[in-house]
Formats: sequence, C-alpha cells, structure tokens
Amino acid sequence: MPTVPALPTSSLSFVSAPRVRFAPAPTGFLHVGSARAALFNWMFARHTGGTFVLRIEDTDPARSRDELVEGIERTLHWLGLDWDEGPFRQSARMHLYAEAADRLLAEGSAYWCDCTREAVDARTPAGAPPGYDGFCRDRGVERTPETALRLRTPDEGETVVHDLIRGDVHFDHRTLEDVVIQRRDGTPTFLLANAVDDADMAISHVIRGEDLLPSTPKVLLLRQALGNHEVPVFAHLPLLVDEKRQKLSKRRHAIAVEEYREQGYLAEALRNYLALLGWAPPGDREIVPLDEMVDLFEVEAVNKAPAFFDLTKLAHVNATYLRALPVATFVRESLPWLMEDPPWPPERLDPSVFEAVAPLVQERVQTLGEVPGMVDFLFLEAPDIDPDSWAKGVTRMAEAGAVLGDAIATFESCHWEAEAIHQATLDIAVRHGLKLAKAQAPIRVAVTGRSVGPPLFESLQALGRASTLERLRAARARWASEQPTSASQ
RNA sequence: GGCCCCAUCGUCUAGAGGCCUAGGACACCACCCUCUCAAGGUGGCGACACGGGUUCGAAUCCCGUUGGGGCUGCCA
Repeated sequence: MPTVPALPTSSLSFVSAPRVRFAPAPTGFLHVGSARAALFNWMFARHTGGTFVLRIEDTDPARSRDELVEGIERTLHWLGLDWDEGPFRQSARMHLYAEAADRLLAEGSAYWCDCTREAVDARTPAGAPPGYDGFCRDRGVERTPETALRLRTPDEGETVVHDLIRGDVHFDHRTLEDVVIQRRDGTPTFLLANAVDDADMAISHVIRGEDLLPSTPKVLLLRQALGNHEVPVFAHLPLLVDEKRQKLSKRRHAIAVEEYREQGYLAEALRNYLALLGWAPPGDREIVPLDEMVDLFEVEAVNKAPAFFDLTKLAHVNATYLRALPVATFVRESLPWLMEDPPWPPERLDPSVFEAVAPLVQERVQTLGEVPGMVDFLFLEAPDIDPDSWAKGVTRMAEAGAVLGDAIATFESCHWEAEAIHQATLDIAVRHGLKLAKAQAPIRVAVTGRSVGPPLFESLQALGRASTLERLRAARARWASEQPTSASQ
C-alpha cells in the first residue's frame, strides 16, 4: 500500500493544502455524531482546497468486518460526502503498528506489563484514584502471551494541544498514566494506530469529537517517541447531546444516520441541520445550500458548548427542503415509501392519482415517511374511519345526515372537477344554513376517514366520482343506523 | 476521586468592550389568511448562571463560585 510522504515541518500545514481525515470505527452504522464530524472535516477540506481522507479504524478484530465498512461508505455517499483518499483500513496496516511497537520497545519508550485489570485495582488503596500505577515499568517483564505493551509516559513537564476551537490545552505529564498501546494478542490499540497513521498520512488538521480531547496528549507523546515531531493542529468539536445534556447513546435514541434515511429525511436536510450544530452561517440564515456552506465554513468559528440534537428542528429543516423540491422530484422521492410495505393492497397504488395530489401533500409532510398516511384513503378499498373524527364530524353534528344525503344527490350529477365540486359543496352548505368549513366536515370524514387531510375537493376529484359516492352512501347508512329513533330517512 | 472541557431565550445560535432597552431560527401562544390540516403573514412569550475584579464603559477581558459534560478499558 502506498504511503504518503510525511510533511517536513509542522508549519507546512499552513502553507500547503491541509489534509484531514474522518476515521470511524466500524460499528455497523454511522452515528449522527460521527456524520457531523465527517461533515465538518469534509467542509473544511473543500473550503481550503485540502484533501479528505477516509480511514477505517478497525484494529479491534471484532470490528473488522467488510459489511460494517460498506455501511459507512454507503451512508457517506448518501450524505454526499466524498473522500479523496481511502478508505484505508487499519486492519490492513497492522505491520506498521507492530514495527512501531517494536521500535518503542527497543528504545525503552515502552515496556511489557503482565498486570490484569483486577491486579491493578487490587493495588489501588480504597478511595484513591483508579488507574494504572506503573507497576511493571522497571520489572523487566518479558513478552509472553499474557503481556501487553505500555507506553512509558514522562513524569515531568507538560504537553500542549493546540486546538483551533479551544485554544491551547495543557496536560501535566504527572496526570498521564502509562497506557496500553499493544494488546496481549499483538494488535495495536487506537492510540498507536492513530499516532502512526496520522503521521504516515501527513494529516495536518485533526477535526473530531471533544470526547477524544483527553487522549490527545497521549497520542502526541506517542508520536514524539516515534520520532515524529510535527504536531497536527486540532479542532475538537462540541459533543452532540440529548435532552438530558448527555452524549447521544444508542440505548435511548435513534442515532444511526440510516434510521433517519429510512424515516424519510432528505440527505440535504440532515446535512444542513448537522452543520448548524456547533456552527452557524454568517447572517440570519440557517437553510443554506451545500456549496455556499462550503464557502462560508470556518473551523475557528465552531462553538465550544455541546449541542442538543433536536428532532423537532430537524423535522422543520426537512419539511423546508421537502417543500422546496420540484413536484416531480417530490413524487419520485415519495415512490419508495408508497410502494414498500404500504397500508393498502399494493396493486391499488395508482401513481397518476398520487401525482395529482402530490403538490398538496408536499407542503403538509415533514418527512417522506408521512406521505402514505396522507394519501392512504385514495388507495384503500374503503377508508378506515377514525372514531374521534367520526364523532366530531358526524355524530356530534346535527346536520351531518342531511349533508351526507345532499352530497350524494349533488355529487351524482355535478361536473367532476375540484372547482365544480367546491361550488357544489358551497351550495350544499347554503341549503343547510352552514358555513363551508362546517359542511365539508362530514363529507371529509366519510370519504377520507379523518377530519384532517389534504384539501378535500382536489382529493375527491382524484378519488373519482364512483368511489366518492360509494363512501358517502356507506357513511350515510352508518349514520342512519346510529340514530336512536327512526332508522331511515 | 483525578484530569480536561463548557456556560446567551425551553432548544440551535448571533454577539469577538460602546452599534445590545441582546438579533435570528425551532417550539409555544394569539390574530390574519382559509374547505380541514398545513404553508404563509403579523404580533407575543422568552436568555447574557452567580460573585468579585479590570475599564469612562462588559454578554464580551481576568479570577473565583456554582452548575453541566467528557475522559479515566488490553473500545474508539
């Protein structure tokens, strides 16, 4: 595998084009927080004319599975985030990390340790801070299948992390413990692989989540021990949190980008919303197309405070993008949701009927996943009548029976076109001394099964006269059967 | 416990000493529009965590307090 020559000096990162990387560990799905990190790296690279590298951190054998990697690539593609190099897989570069480990050992920067977690804990006095105590530092432990390699961290001095978002962050070496860099099975931990690869791939700017900030001095120390004295510039992004201000967790939230896709969120919308978390375009604008986003993006302007991942606002952004779509595109994007697992017999779907009402549906849904529920009455044999809607629009309305009867008679002969149906319904309203809003209610419930939905007259036109009349008659019959006194009328 | 980070409306944010009686957006409320629901329009509610400094002047700078979070794994 070809390796990229290392940058000669650290200052070069400012004069030559930046190189950034997105380095997820494969977990089977792409976390929205990771997607945000990928987006910020990507925007930074595109804004600066730099290079965006994709690197899969699959040093843990349990995570090194092809399908997990494919999922990341697919989702990144869906989001429109293309990479210039990679994907490099750490599982294919193990020899590099092994060499590095050998060198560190030979030079005395690392040592073998045979302590188990239990042994370390047992040595820790009650109440004292937990952590490794450097027990094996000078015990001369030989390599066995039971030993792991630890980095010998300095006892004095400090490491400073230069962060574009947070400024200089100082870490006192005395607070750093000797971390494991190679497991007993010989595989590297992420610190080692990370240090080796960032140097080898000449990464100039490391943009990632704030949760990685505490591990940064260790990586820097590792790089130094490996003889790599260039220091990348860091930018630790604020975490994405839940309503309790805690890191998004798989347990309680939908955090996979794929889930949002499946719910009918548009990639552009999710991307736009993600960009708004921790950053804001200049001016009072939030809905900004990608290319403009790239022009405007500045890592230095990213916020420090954690951001709440707000589904309500995401939905709003998505609805805005949905409405902005050309109708033909909206129809095309909706089709998968209409065809996959629909609430009606699949063969009853008539795309041309959907097209007729699509513009009306478009401005009433926040996600594509809501589309079927908005038009189901058009493709169902008979609509499911919502009990509350029936009670409100028919049972509790004195004129309901009469209006339904009139509608049956009137709709039999009127011209079957939205405006004409509108006019006819207006006439019905007048005849019963009602406002149009009131008169349309029982008709809407009878035909669509609900008290809310797309504009009624266009819906009736799309449904067709025959089905409309059939449903009106059924409703009228049901109404009659529910009357306490006379059954017919 | 230790180390580290953070702190403007409920939420996302604008604000880089005077332009701030703190702006926008989401949510919420009211009204308008209207065949329901949306969309749209108008208006409303609503924040600089607290305490000290520095300064003629602080949301903006410094210190402290409080609060929140992250890390503390042979996960990344």
